[in-house]
Amino acid sequence: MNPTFTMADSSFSASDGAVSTPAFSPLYQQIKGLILQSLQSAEWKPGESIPSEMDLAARFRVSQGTVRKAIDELAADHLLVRRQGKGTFVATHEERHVQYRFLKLVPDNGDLHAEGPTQRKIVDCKRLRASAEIARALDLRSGDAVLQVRRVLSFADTPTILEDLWLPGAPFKGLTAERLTGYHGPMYAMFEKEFGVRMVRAEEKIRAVVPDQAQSQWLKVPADTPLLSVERIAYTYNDTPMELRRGLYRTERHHYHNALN
Amino acid sequence: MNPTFTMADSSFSASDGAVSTPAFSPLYQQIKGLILQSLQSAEWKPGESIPSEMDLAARFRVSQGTVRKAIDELAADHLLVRRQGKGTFVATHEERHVQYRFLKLVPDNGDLHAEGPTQRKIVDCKRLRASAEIARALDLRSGDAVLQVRRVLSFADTPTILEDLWLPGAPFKGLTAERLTGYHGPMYAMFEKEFGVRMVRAEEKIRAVVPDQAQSQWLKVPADTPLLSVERIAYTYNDTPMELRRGLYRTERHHYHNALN
DNA sequence: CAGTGGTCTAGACCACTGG
DNA sequence: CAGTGGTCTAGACCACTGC
Repeated sequence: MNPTFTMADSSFSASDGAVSTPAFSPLYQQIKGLILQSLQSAEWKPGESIPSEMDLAARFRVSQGTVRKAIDELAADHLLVRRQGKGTFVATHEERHVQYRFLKLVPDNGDLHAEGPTQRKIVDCKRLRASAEIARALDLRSGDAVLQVRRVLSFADTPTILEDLWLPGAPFKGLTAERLTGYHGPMYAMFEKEFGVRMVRAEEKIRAVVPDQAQSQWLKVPADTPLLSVERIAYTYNDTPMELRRGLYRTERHHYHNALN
Repeated sequence: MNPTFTMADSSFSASDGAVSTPAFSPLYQQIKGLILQSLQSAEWKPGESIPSEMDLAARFRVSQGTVRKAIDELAADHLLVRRQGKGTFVATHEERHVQYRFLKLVPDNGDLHAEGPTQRKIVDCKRLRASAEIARALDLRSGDAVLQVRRVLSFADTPTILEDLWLPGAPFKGLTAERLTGYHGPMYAMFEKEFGVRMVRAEEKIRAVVPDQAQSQWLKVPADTPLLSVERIAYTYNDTPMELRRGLYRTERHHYHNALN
């Protein structure tokens, strides 16, 4: 509709401090930003369909192709899911297929969950004040309220993963061990449903360690068993850190699988 | 030019055994396959530019947009690199920016290689016959000739990575410890230049282990130090496995970094 | 300046889904 | 069948590179 543009339309330019480059921003990037805003403001919720490409094109006064390219990128980031003939949907951690997207520990032989259902046991869940370290990771101030959860995951009746995780207190107000235990399905799916917090991406730092006494007891392994230490920070929209997670993985019969592209 | 198509043009359909689905294949996928063939046959070599989109469109008798979409996907797979104003180039492991694409071990604090250059030492390089295990991994028959290399990587004068790797004998005929030692730069860059073998993707299985005596000596760590075991299979074009690599990583001052999307 | 990739449009038609 | 996403085309123009 309006092919006369040279720079970002300015109407919706992200506020970036530097004034260095003229920062030409293509239209579809701006559209992408607008859709992102609608996702953040929960105009469309996880699992729901967003308006059709034609509708969005009309709404933003651009061609279908431009909307298409914006959606393409969001789908590549797993924020949206396209379903031919049906529509485009807000991605969710509930779908069977993408359920354990962030869990990369798999059995050495056999399928994803041929070992039967994974058993989750919440061991602890308490509110406390953020240490400097936790605060830094979650972009809080030390002393702010945080939730600390400890749980054990077992595969085929063998305790395999011991996880400690910390969540910012404010967005997760009302989270208790009971609610965690009561919910059946991935934890991130519950976060979406119950707290409107959708984890979008994460970063992990992996090391080889030896457990302390408490840890070895939870996992029922000798104290000198080498374990994988997996420290994760998970982010919502806007690159806001929303979870710090420290996992200890037993790797006698499982391994962390990673595809390099 | 020829908008009358319903299925794969059959002229270049990949041979897949199953006859299950009608397998509609869009034009740009077929173009992608053709470009892939040219890459495999080394019509265009790593670092070189491929013909312009317009040229390719004329060659394949399709529109520029269709070629564009094919190239887009190949670029997303890191097989091609687009450079605005210059052309599209065959990706290479030589470029500074993408140099250690497959090495995910990074220092706990600090930049990628703020530790100074990584020191590589080839410890061993010999020909031998593939065990059943190696043969399976490399898609060979047990008894086939393979090359076995052992090397140590040091950062800041600290031995940090001990790697054993196995290569199929045929494509790497003439590879010796001297040639490995003499080449300065990433090993995969040498494989491209000297043997025409380009590693395209890889899969890694990661575990926590404790070293045996020889390993602990090479890495100069106590025998009870937990280490990351990283087993990698690297593939060329066509998903052909071309390398099996077993690495032991020290993680006292480094960690394996992984981004989850 | 010409040549390259990058963006945007408008329109036609195909494949898939569900009523 | 209508509505959705998916493919393909043709043409215009923009941004970047190097001569």
